[in-house]
Amino acid sequence: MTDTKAALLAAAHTVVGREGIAGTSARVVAAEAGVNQALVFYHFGTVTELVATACTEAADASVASYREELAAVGSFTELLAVGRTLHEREQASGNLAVMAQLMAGAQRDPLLAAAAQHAMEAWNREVEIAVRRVLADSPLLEITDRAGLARAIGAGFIGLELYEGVDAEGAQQALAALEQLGAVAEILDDLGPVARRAVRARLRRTSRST
Amino acid sequence: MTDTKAALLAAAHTVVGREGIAGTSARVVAAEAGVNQALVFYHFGTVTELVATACTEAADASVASYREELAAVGSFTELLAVGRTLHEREQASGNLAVMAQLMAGAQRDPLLAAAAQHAMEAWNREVEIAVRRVLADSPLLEITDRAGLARAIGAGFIGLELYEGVDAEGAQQALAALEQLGAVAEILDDLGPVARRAVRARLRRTSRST
DNA sequence: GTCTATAGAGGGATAGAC
DNA sequence: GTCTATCCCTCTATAGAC
Repeated sequence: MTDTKAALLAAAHTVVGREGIAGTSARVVAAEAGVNQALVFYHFGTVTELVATACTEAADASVASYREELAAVGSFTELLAVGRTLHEREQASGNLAVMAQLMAGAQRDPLLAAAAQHAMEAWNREVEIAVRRVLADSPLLEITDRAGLARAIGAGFIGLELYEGVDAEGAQQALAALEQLGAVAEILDDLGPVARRAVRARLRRTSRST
Repeated sequence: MTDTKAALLAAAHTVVGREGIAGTSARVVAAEAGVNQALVFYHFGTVTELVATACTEAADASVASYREELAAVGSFTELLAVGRTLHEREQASGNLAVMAQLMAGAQRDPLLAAAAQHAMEAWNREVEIAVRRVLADSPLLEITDRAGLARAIGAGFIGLELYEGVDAEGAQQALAALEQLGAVAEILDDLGPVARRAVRARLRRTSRST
């Protein structure tokens, strides 16, 4: 990969995160990269193609950097801890803002939609592995769809990131509330045998009736 | 309010939902409304002002239409039921897509940010009332921040809507998984006295240690 | 591979007639 | 209040020199 190509990819990521998908143009990205505007089209054909490539590569790299950490998660408390540091680091790096903007743009651009789906799938795969391990000994295992839960977690992060840009304090409140709820699941697993049996029986009954 | 103003507001809402915030221009909105492009600026000054007004009014009207239904919610099961019909109707009407696009645009436009914050606050107020009633007799009451939970629910809807545009099947899976989890809370409230005491004691211990 | 220059389209916004 | 006409800007994309 040439220096210019790499510079454009990095700049595209920066600009999408900072200016939003609506503010991302060939001129702005090229200026950010310190290269000529025409090189966007020489190397990537279209602006959309550049943005899609940049987002895909960034997401893949980011997911890979969390693979081991997520796979090693063994309890709800650990999952919540990893989730919080993951959220903080992804937010600080701008990856979360980029993902949110990518998904907003994906609503009417098929190429961005494909990139967004790829990125979400990459995250979902790793999160699902962690969720599977965490639920292995939980009474929740029988009624919970792990794939669905992993997707809900991913989508929730996106929503929180957008909310963060609108009301930072409210978003922190929301995150804290979710962590409290996550702790409840941990508690279910740590109950004594009697209470645990009661919960389990109740869960079984309810899931049949649904 | 003149016919033209109303037509422009309705058209702005439609266009933002259909074309996204990046595809919303004075010309497109005016064409959708069947009026002259210059009238956007005569009536609203700027395109952004028109979009912000349209989103604010739509959100206020929508929240108002759910006020009674949400306030009457008495159990988790009821809250989940209202949540599902609310989600379906808001999605069908395009309000959810508009909110998601508004929040994406809000990341770099202060006027849109103000509109988005207003809309989210309006929803949060009503959702929080419902959450408060639902948690009134729950062991979760002591450790749960109701305002934070309401905000998490709102942000979650936004994330799910964006995810829906990228992977409709995955979004449905996520929604179903969340409903399963919601049912767990309901179960906690319906446990027998022994189990309930065990859960309550455990919750109290954990919340102190956090 | 990189540059300049530019075509061609669309967009925000205003002036001025009606 | 509404219309036409227009200015000026930014945008994508390409042609062609180097």
